[in-house]
Amino acid sequence: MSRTATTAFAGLSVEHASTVERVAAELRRAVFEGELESGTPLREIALAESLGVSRPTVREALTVLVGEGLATREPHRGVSVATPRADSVRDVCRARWVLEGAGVLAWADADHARRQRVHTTLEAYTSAVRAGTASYEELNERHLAFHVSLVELTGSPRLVQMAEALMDELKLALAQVDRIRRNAHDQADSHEGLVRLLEAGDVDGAHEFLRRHIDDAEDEIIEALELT
Amino acid sequence: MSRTATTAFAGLSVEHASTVERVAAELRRAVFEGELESGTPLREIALAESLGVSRPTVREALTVLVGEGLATREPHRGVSVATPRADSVRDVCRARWVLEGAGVLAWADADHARRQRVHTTLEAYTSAVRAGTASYEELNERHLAFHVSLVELTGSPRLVQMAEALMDELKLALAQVDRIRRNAHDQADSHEGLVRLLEAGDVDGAHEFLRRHIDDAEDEIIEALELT
DNA sequence: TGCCCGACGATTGTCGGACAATCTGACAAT
DNA sequence: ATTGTCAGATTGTCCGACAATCGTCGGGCA
Repeated sequence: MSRTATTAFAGLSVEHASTVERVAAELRRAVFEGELESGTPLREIALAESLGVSRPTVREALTVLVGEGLATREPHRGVSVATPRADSVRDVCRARWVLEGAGVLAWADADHARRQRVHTTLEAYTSAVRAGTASYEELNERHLAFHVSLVELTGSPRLVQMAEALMDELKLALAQVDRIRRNAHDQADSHEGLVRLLEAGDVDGAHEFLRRHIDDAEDEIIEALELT
Repeated sequence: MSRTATTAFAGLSVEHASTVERVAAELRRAVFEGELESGTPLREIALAESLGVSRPTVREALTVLVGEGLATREPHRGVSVATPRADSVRDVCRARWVLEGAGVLAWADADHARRQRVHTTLEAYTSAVRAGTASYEELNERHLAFHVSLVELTGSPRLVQMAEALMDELKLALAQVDRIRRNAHDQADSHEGLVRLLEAGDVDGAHEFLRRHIDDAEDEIIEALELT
């Protein structure tokens, strides 16, 4: 989600990410891929030695993670991987509905490029589902990218940024349950129905459709979370 | 907006704020009160000496400020006070409308305590306006607290947190223009009209009313910003 | 004279180490 | 069994240092 400060030029991406950002990216990857379980304490010294960087650098990276909601910091007790609770999933989904709903309602006024992007991200998702070769993290990534593209319809960078933060929290929750329940592909056609409603100009219908879609996703995640 | 980790007990608040948080609070205060102009570079060494703390502590505090959008960090060029542009004000107001609009639409389903809070914050604002003794920062604070209370109607902590971040950005912009144009009090009765519509059950009317209110505020801020 | 280029100072990015404050857990005492 | 105390571990904060990078200034060249 374009957090790294990389510069792309003729297909060659010059890695100009700072050390802090690289460490943060590595921690994110580990969290999303489930290498770090929920609640695992992130010791600064151990991480510094493990990653070959200094403790202050690790500290800054941890601060970034905490700011993103992927980890929590308690005074004098350190940082640990955030534990997604049912409450927070419910709240994330409520916030999602506000943001994505605003995007759907803005469909008519939206830029053509943004509407095209909704199609693009959906296609990237459904094709990956049909191919069946992508990892579960990859599928989650594309699935949530589609939902972000809905928020992009609003044309507001800040709302998009908020949506990305929410998606990161969801990815964290999904990383905890995905190895138990694998239910990524049964929603692919549901998204196509949403886009069809939009194309048909039935914005209110799409709005209501989205509400049910998010509610269903919320229930599934919470249900899967309960039996963890 | 309750960022400090203080514990209240029988009126006695135990100050358990970390040094970083204290420094960040001091910088926030300086920015909001206009002591630091927009674009002013925040040198780590100078701040460390001035505040009597070490450079790493200042660095962490600056990272917090950057995360809140009050300052911007450019690689190897340091942190400087963010310069509110017309674009960002427009974007903040668009995002505000989405968030506060969601709150207004949730009026009917909202908790009684939250509805009461809308009244409370409005009363705190209008009374301060009528008294005429509060500073402009104080008036802005109460004005924006009312708008946050609208978002609180959604009952979503995350949406409230987003709204607070947006308000901080607005406070920054207002700090740049307030000493030029002082137009805090002419909107007080407008808010009362909004609440009256809500009380009457005219949610859609209140929604539209809010849209115009935010649009007006946006125009005023941008207009004031242009002649800076 | 005007422009490009390299050296210089200033500032940040990162590092290593150090010490006090605080939390955790276990052990001893009542 | 509960409580008080102590040792270990970890974080919070500080200090000093060095390399990397940016902005600027002065010198060489067309």
